Amino acid sequence: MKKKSIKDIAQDLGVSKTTVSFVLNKKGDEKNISKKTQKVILDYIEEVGYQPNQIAKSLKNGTTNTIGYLVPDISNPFYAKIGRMIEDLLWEKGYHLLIGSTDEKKEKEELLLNMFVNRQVDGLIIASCFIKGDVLKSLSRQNFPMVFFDREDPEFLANYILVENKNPMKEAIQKTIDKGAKKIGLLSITPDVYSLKLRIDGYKQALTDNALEYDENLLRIVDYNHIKESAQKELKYLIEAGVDVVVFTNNQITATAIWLMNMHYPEKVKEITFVSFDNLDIFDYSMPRVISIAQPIMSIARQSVDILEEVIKNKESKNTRIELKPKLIER
Amino acid sequence: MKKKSIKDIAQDLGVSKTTVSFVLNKKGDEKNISKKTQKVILDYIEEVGYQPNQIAKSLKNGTTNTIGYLVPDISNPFYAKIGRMIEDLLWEKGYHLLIGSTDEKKEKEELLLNMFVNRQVDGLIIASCFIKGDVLKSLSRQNFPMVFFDREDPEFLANYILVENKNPMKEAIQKTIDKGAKKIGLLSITPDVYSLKLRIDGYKQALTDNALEYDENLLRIVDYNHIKESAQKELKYLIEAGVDVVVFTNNQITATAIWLMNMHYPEKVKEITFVSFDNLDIFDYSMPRVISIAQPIMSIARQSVDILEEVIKNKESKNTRIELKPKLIER
DNA sequence: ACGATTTAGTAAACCGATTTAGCAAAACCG
DNA sequence: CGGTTTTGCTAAATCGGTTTACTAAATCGT
Repeated sequence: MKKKSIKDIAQDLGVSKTTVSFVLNKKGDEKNISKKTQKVILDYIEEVGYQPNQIAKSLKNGTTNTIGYLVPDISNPFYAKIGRMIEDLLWEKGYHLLIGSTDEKKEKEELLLNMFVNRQVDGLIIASCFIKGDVLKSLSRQNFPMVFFDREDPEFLANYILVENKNPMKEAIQKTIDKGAKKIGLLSITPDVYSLKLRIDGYKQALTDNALEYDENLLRIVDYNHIKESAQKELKYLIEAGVDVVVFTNNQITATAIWLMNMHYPEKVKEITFVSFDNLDIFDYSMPRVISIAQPIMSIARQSVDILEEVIKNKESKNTRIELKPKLIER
Repeated sequence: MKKKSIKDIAQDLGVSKTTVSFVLNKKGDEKNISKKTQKVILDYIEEVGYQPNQIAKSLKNGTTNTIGYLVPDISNPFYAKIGRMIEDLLWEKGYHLLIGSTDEKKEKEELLLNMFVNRQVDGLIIASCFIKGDVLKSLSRQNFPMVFFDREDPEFLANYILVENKNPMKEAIQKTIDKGAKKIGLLSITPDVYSLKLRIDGYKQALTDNALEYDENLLRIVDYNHIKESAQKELKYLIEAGVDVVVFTNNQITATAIWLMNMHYPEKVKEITFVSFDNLDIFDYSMPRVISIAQPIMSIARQSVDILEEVIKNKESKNTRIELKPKLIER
């Protein structure tokens, strides 16, 4: 017994497709379908367990009630948690989430974007590694509903939900300097991403504000494709250089470094302080001590959904830029 | 300049939709379209940046190249990581992932399942909280391509990718008993899930094997809807009861308990040992010491995808049941 | 009782692709 | 040169819904 379509139902009951469609969409009264016919149809629907084909609906309506969520890695807790909140917020509005992880690769990002667009998603929520790519440019020109979060390209006008980067990073580092830090290193993944660059700027600013020498050898870049090995090498460099504070530009790299410290330098975990952009629960008790900058995950999700909903409704793009304040967690 | 359809292209070039469609699908030669016409069409396609409407394709073909991934919580690292691997594996085969989090709620699970089916997903990968529900039963009757992982219902025949539960749990606990553990408590979320029940059985078995008394007061159930508060209460109970080992049935509850121990009982973290089904990186260095049972995440993802692909291809369901071996990590 | 309105419903076009069946012109064959 | 085959292309049906335009019968108003 294969699945029934509206046509089958109409035939079985000896009415027209139109009538069935009206009743299914609760337009029975409005369209003058008699109560009796309505009941017959509804009962039969119930009996055979009819389920509408959303694909057909989407084709006709031109809307899929699906949103694309494009991030570097959906299994990174930051993106996973925001994704989960977005899922819940959209669920209430009848939307669902199609996901894609870019691995910070431009090529994959563009393939995924095209895939999303081909599937007629109604909108996109994106943490892009390469905002100025052709596909995004072209979508932007067409006023395709999009909201960018976590990362921006200042030369690309769009809807952004961001978190202040430079100052909070500077202030977090200042706390360690106030407590006597003298030699401060930094570990980051690719600084090509503008938001990460701003965080690094905050680091530099903190140093110069305090008349500490900025030694570019203490700014180490980790290879995203081999995080563990690369971080191990760079962390070793910093420790041997005698730093008392290490700064990280995102949670993933901090978590890796905490693990590395405990595995390879357990005797040093008490002497060194970490500063992390992004927060994780484990920072509450892990060693080394971590001063972290917690991003307002819930707000990011909520604002992204709100703005996206707005641009989907009013086809005009407004290029809203919202900058949220992160929270400094000392410890 | 709105998006062009095949019809527009055909009109613009003065050929038929059929011809355009053939060329787009690389059937030009086979269908005797002259090289010249093919080139004209391909060039024009390129020029206007034509993108096919997947929704229309799907409606006609009856296949969406989309798989539904249904889990209790996509932001739980276990499901997030498996999801990510599945995403990558499916990506190579041209499939994409639609996600849904059930929050262990039967009602939400069934709404999501219907949503997935309505959207005509080609298959489902599911960690279900309620396998015997009506929707799954009905899908199973229709031979809908599905693979279940992480959780099973022994009375429900289906494709399962599982991990052995009882014995590994028993053996992990045995290690602590060998080292002198006397009073062993357990913390779990809902034991209605059969796999969790098996883990709990392993716990009971370990006790009886060693002639330790099984005290059901030491088996504490945490409310999934208020994990932190509830875990705090139950953990407190166990600690005050004087346990020297606490066993957990999944990573989420272990992570919560580690945090609670460090926050509320820092003086006890050295005296107590944790046993956790599921592993997390932090267990490598966190206190209390954790003996964990690491699930073979990569294999789970790979097998799920392989089996699903198979059942999608051969519409017959085979009800394969694969049980993988987890790995004990002592520390 | 007769025209106007309301009730109850339907046929057909449409969304954007794929695919079957078929047609006209050109090329081939003996 | 007449018949067959090949080449090059197209009209129309289809997937499963929604929606517009329309009709026939019943009811209403006077």
